[in-house]
Amino acid sequence: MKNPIENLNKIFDSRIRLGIMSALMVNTDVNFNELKELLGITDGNLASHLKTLEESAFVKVQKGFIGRKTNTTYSITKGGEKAFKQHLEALEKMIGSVK
Amino acid sequence: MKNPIENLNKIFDSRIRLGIMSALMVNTDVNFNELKELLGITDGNLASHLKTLEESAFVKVQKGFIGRKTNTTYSITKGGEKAFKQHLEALEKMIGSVK
DNA sequence: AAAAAGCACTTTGAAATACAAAGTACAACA
DNA sequence: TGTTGTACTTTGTATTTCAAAGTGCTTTTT
Repeated sequence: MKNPIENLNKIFDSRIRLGIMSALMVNTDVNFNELKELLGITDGNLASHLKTLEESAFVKVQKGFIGRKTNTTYSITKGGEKAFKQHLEALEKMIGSVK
Repeated sequence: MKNPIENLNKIFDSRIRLGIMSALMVNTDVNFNELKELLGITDGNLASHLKTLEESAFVKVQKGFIGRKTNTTYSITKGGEKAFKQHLEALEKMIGSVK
């Protein structure tokens, strides 16, 4: 048997970062409050996980306005997409070997 | 959109516990040293993750001998199988929504 | 018989991570 | 002017992770 977890990315061990990434894979741009509601976490907690993902260059930020309100949206980077897909493939492999 | 992570089990956030569970799903009995080598971790680390899984009643222990050497094997419980399958389904759903 | 090695842990301690809550900055609105 | 909303940052605590060392028991080696 082979190590079933060696290809998993440590960054995505966190359920919250996993959630952020899937949201951003499905929707090209998601704003801060949408993410916050979707995941049901506090803003501080969300901000810090987003920071981790930004520092890994998996996620990027766009600052703008809706009307006159500030609106910060997040989207996935090329590298983030690649890393996340690899992670999902590793998960699928693991799931496949189990079923 | 729905929260993609709400059905994930916190116990399985850990890559190592994930690895232990998949190993035990595929192989009915796995001994301590096999697990240790498979996952490439120290014995203390493995023991503590196994303890967490035992305390959740997801894994059970059998102590025996191979010849005259002690041999401890681990296997998954009914409850562990159920919980792990639910977790995998939640992962699959998440992956499905992404792909 | 004594020493060394193997197995399966437990304990210890340090580092990293997670998270809530409170605080901050800035613009808009009343 | 004061309050609200957005998007944070800071702070402090709790939890988790993990390696390393230590333990107890047994077998093997010398």
